[in-house]
Amino acid sequence: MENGASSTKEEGFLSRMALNDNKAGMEGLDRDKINKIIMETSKGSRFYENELKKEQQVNQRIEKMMLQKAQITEQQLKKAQAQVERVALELERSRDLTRVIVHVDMDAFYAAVEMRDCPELKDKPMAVGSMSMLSTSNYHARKFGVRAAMPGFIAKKLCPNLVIVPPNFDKYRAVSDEIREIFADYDPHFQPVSLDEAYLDFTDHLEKRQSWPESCRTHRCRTSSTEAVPEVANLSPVLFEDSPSSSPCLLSPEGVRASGGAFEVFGTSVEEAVREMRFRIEQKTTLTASAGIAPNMMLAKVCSDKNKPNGQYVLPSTREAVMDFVQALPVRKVSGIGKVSEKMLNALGISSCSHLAQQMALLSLLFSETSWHHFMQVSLGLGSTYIPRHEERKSMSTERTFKELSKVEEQLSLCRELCEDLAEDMKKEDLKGKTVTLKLKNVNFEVKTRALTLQYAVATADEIFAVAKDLLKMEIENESPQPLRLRLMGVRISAFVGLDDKKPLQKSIIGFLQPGKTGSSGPTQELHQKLENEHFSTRSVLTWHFAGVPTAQKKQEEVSESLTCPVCFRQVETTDLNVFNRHIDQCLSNTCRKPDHSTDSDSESDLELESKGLDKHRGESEVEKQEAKNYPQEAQRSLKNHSQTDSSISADNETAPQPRNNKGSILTCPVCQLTQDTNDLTVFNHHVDLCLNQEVLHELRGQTSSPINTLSVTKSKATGECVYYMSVCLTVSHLTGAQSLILSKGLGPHNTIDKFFR
DNA sequence: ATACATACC
DNA sequence: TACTGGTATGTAT
Repeated sequence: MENGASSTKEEGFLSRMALNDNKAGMEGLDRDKINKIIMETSKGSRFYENELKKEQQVNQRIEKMMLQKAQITEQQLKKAQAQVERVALELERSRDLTRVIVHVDMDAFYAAVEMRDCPELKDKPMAVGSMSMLSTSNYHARKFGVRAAMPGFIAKKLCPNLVIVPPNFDKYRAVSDEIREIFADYDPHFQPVSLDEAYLDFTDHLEKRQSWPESCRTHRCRTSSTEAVPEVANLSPVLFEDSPSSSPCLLSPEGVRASGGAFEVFGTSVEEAVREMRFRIEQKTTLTASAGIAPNMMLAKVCSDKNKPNGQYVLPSTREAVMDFVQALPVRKVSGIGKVSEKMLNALGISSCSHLAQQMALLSLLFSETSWHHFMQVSLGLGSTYIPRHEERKSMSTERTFKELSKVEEQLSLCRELCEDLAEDMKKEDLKGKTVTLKLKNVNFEVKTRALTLQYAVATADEIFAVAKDLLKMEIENESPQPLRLRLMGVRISAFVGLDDKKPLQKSIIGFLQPGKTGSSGPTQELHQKLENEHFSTRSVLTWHFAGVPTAQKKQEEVSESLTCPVCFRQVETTDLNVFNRHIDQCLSNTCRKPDHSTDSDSESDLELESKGLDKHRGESEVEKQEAKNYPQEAQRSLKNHSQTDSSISADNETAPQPRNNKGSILTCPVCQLTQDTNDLTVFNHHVDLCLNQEVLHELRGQTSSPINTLSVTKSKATGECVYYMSVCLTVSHLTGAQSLILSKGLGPHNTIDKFFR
């Protein structure tokens, strides 16, 4: 189907800018006129230029796809067709029409709340948001083409009388809580999608409902008996002039009893149950909701949009009804198929799901397996029939847009602020994550993300900032001598360690330290057992394993009267844990200073270093050598490849000698990268053991310590005896426990880092 | 693992 | 004047 903006051929690349009118309340308006205004208002802006760029990228993707398509032979297509049919058959077998899934969606939620609470707004076009961005508009405003995700200043051009109300999220959350209470009555395991939207499985409710007496299906109007009925209707926001009132107080005369209270009895069917739920929502909040009823989530979602606002739509649970429904369904209506997918499909002549089915063989050759399987499901009208329990979050982030920010100090302090905010949010959910991602958007709207995964999870603002700051500084250096001209910065944390993982780390260390505790097996055997155990931290297993070898503990296995200190590796002749703990405490307080030389958590001094170090690059001061240590060469190299302006700095960096490795035969620790004042390998080994254990010590102490990241290890030059230790460090983060154990044992001293990586 | 893109509200 | 913020997931390397 044609795509709003692509009406003129010279502007075939403006589809991203054009009005998206496939949502409710946007039918039959003057698209061309609206798009003209949008274009005129946007043209020439940095945003617009970036949109053009992105559009070109999509067009290139499509071109590439078309080229691929042209090379497909009849043979391939035939084979694909067979494959597609096999999959279709299999999917068909899995079809389940026994569930009743409901998708509920509040109508113009934020806008409706504001209208409810401010009668002035009721008959005006209004939107919630700011001059920069709108999050919702009421139906009045939609007639002008004003919609969610449109900047307010453009909306004002489309509709000069538009009233823009700033959002009150606390209020929306409160209303959301109210409607969720009602949802829970129909499905206690309902899945919220956002504040105003949820999926419910009505199946169980309907079964019970069949035997419910009428009294359980009778719901009163919220009006007190002294209030006049019409006032209720006035409170409801007018979504459309011709919006049908769902208030039974007005519609059913038999609902008004002598007592003065109005009520309504609902039947036992699905439609009635959902109508009842919507009725209760409206009574409770004075806001209306729409709902879709279907045999699966994908269809329910489409259905809830069908009779919006304040309506519902049932798709009968028969294969025939589903297939008919899907045939006519435009692909863009399907959740998950957005602007870009739509455009790519359109290029193949696919606009409705019937086309989707017809072209499935082709799609299976042009798209990834996950993609075409999804398309296939959609074309068959299939979707989730059970509502997955709310899954654990996978990431948490915070980002901010601002006026151009180009000063390094300001960028760093903003970064710190973001880290603090993020840490605060993480604390609320008691989260710890291993991957920190920095997001940057420059004034040309170009977005960059830079991530680093640590060997252990972090949670505090300082810990996160220690990483984010380095990522940011790398970008700053990359761009220098030009400054980064930012319009947005964000920090995200992911790769959370589960609650299961947090505690077992400590538990299992204790377990390891108590040889007799878990059966008759000694520490070595127990280690192998732990390797099979998902809950045991791979990282600490390796560390312990490695640490255990040089101290030749095997002889101690039978002697269960002593415990091994994780810090000094000595046998402590006691079985009393209190005594033992005191010993560990002592060791910890003795050793925690030395490795902390490599710590980089002092942000204040970093900030100062920054301003000095940035303007005059490659000075020879101690300070800068210290700083350089924080930029893993591997990372720098890969980052340079991405940067447009190739600065001369990188070459200097790569060829620069490692200052600390040139001092005769003195050994450099691959972990902390400090030279060790010894040639005695036993002493040196002991030091590296300690460094490797930093991670465990970190957990034990619960303190901020230097993030030993994997990349920093690759930085140091692999020479002689260090190799073995380095390979262990690397295996820790790249392999699973069992693999790395074997590898690290099998590695000889002649392996190089590069060889190991390949 | 990282970067970037797409999608949803 | 002015084009979001939070989360998940797909695609590509």
